[in-house]
Parts: sequence; C-alpha cells; structure tokens
Amino acid sequence: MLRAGIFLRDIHMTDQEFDAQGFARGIHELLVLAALRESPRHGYQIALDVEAHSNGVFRFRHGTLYPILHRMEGNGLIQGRWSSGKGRRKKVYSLTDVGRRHLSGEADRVQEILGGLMRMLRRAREVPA
Amino acid sequence: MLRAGIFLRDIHMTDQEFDAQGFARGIHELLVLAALRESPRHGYQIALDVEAHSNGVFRFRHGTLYPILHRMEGNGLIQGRWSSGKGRRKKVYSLTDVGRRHLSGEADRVQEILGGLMRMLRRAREVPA
DNA sequence: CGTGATATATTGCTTGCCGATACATCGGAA
DNA sequence: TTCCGATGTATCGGCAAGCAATATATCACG
Repeated sequence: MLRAGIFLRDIHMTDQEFDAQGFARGIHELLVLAALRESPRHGYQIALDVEAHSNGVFRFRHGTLYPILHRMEGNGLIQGRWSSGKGRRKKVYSLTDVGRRHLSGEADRVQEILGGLMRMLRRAREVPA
Repeated sequence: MLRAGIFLRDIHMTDQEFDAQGFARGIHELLVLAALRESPRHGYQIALDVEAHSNGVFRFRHGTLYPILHRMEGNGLIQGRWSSGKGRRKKVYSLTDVGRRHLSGEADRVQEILGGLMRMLRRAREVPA
C-alpha cells in the first residue's frame, strides 16, 4: 500500500490510525467515561444520562451496556461497588485514574478522527448534481 | 427506556439514531462513495485515494475493501464494469443515482452524529484534575 | 394485585472487519 | 534473465462485538 500521500508535511502530525472495529467500541466506552466524568453513576443511570444528553441519538441497549461495563471494569477503566444502602441493588461505577487519563487521551484521538471525517464529508457535500 | 430528555424543544430536530454496528460500515461506504464522487475509479485506486486524502488515517485492507465493493454493488449504490482496455484487468466502479443520493443523505446524517460526538467530547475535555 | 419503571445479568444470533492466502500482470533492478 | 515489489482482484476463516430475547427482582402506584 502507498505510504506517502499528498500532504507529506503533515504526515507526522498524527500516526493515529482508524480502526473501524475498535471505533464503535471506543465510542461506547467514551460515552460511559464521559457520563462518569462528574460523579459516579450506576448502569441504568448511565443509559438514561447518555440518552438524555444526546437527545436520544445515542442509546444503550441493556444487552450492550452491561457487557461493556464489565469489560471496562476488567480493563481497570472504571470501578464498581455495590451500593450498600437499602432499596434496589445497584452497582455504582466510578472513574479510576486510568479511566480518567484514558478519557482525555481518547477524546483527543477521536476528535482528530472526527475532524478528518468532517473534512471528508464537507468535500462529499459538494456533489455535482 | 426514557424517551423524553432534557432538550424537549429540539427532540424533533433529528430522529437520527446511532447504530453502532452500522456506523463503521457506514463510514467505509461513505469513504467509497466520496472517492467516486468526481469520477469512476477501480478498487485499488479507491484504496490509494482514501489513504492519501486522509493522511493515512483511513486505510482499506484488501480483505475489507473488496467485500464492501461487492456488497455496495449488490445494493445498487455503485456499478462496476470490467475495463475492456489492455493491461491488468480492473473493475471500474461508478456512482449510481441511488449512490449519489445516498451519499448526500448519509453525509447529512453522519455529520449530525459527528456533531453530537464533538459536543460530547468538548464536555469530556473539561475533566477535573 | 397487576402493570410499568427501575435495576442487573446472560445467552445466542448475526454482522462485519481483517489477516492470510491465492492468483495474475507489469516494470525495473541486479 | 530472473527476481522482486507494486499493481490488481478475490475468498475464507477467525474473532470481536452489538443487540434482541430472556430471566430475575424490587418498588410505586392505581
């Protein structure tokens, strides 16, 4: 595959590479991390939060959210504790230090990719009739 | 799941919904459509184009690209013709009318989703130390 | 007492990317 | 001449992951 490209000067600006498979996963993880940014929340609450804050564009299905939470807990990005209070049992997740760092790091990374997509879309918008 | 949300006024602005599975696929298809926007191209050329125009951020693997092209041809988004000239055999793809409409439609749709992600990331950027 | 919201969890189906592999042609270097 | 890398298209199999369906349980309200 061609390695060079048109914009040789900028080629070292970013060695980010787009991983299509990881991207969707990354978005979901980012949504979770962002939801936990300010304060700990339990799973169901995260789902409601994300949906509300995104005007319903982003929505977690239960079969999606919980496996993600478990995976992220396994990765050490978040930490869950069963709430000791009375009422329904709920597992409250909070950001770990790793998760916090990951949030800002990935935010930069993804934003750069989104920027590239935006540029691409702007060009695509100029479709000849 | 909660249907309402904080921004009731805007709720009808977009009934776009984020489909994580379809997103990665959609991005790839969008890249192909955008590459064919101006003139027909064959597969290998599309891969080089996308890679060059994106500073190497977006890159098609062969095992990814060709199945996608076949799928899109099956969907009627693009149309392929084997080049009749001499030299290596190559299949030249061009946008169909459906593909052209799909390009502008999806471009709008995706841009709106990207906008939402951007906003989310900006908020995530303000991570408390 | 039943329904719907809250709350967490698992299983299995399906989809899709991508590494590996295969096959073929062409130009240039050794 | 011979070999290698780039060009060019194609398929298969492994693996990851979302998500519908399903199960379980508590609580508020009518």
